[in-house]
Amino acid sequence: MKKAKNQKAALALELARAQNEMRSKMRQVIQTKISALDPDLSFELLEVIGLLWRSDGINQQEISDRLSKDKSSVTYLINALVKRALVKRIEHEKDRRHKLIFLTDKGKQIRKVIYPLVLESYADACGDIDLEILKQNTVMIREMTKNLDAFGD
Amino acid sequence: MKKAKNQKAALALELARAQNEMRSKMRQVIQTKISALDPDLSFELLEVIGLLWRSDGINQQEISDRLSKDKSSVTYLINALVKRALVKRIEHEKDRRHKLIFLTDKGKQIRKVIYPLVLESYADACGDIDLEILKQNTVMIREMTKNLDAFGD
DNA sequence: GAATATTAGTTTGAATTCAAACTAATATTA
DNA sequence: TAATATTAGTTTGAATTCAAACTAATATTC
Repeated sequence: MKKAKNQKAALALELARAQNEMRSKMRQVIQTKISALDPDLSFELLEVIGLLWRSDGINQQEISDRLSKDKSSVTYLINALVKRALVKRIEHEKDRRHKLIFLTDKGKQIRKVIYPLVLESYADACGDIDLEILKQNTVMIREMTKNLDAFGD
Repeated sequence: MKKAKNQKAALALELARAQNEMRSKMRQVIQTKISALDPDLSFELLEVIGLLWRSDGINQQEISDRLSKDKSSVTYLINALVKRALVKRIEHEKDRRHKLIFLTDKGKQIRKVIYPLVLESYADACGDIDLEILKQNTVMIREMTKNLDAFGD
């Protein structure tokens, strides 16, 4: 019993390393592409922008949750985006604790140029991998995260 | 054709987010466990130590490659480990460019206490996920990384 | 063998992450 | 309603990451 469990855990450790490798490579590829277009736009800033393209007007806490970034990191990144005039911070009318983050026109417009590059990079990574395998894998990763919640917290 | 490709890419983007989430949670769980034992040992330092447990005496470049960390990050982390007397830096006799990194006795000994905790965390994450699925996914991630090499560089 | 290129590691400064303590606003409870 | 707890966001300082320029050592080429 114990042996099998440890074998699986050791394999999961390798999976984690493989994920790090993929993330590192992916970051590098995307960063290179966008730097050519806009030298002032980092991969991390793009992560936030990319989320807002899908969900404009959410608050910082939700950005923090959905990008798995510490909320102080989000404060830092939003400040940087505000400085670049890519987003605006707007207090929630009813609950003034919430700061809603909205894309500016500029923030919306760069989507046309940037998003295709990001998508292209991920398409390259996918190669001819089967769509179902990809889905299955995503489900598995999410399940592993959920399993940790059951213990960790 | 284009549609299908984009659909897969978008899914890969979700996979990447799921991986971030898992890494973040994993980091948090493991950091909490080891902080209780040794408040002076970070997750990142442990990543290096953990590699050395398997491959003692490799040089910094190899550590950099295998952990997907920038070599300047490795310099920083090794310095921190040397300060804590967990590893030693030894110049390669034949090629003095290489600095070989060796665990000290202390570095070896903490394995008994720490490694089980790490393994346990990954075992928790695995839950009752099928071993074959786990293997298959690791292979897939590595393939995605390799696909990027074909383009990115 | 000298000139050149490549490789491993360091240094530097800026960017990002992290945890902990903090402030302000709202929700809950007595 | 007053006291307390919870929530969202900020601030702080330290840790880590990153890219670029740099040094030293070795390999390659002429």
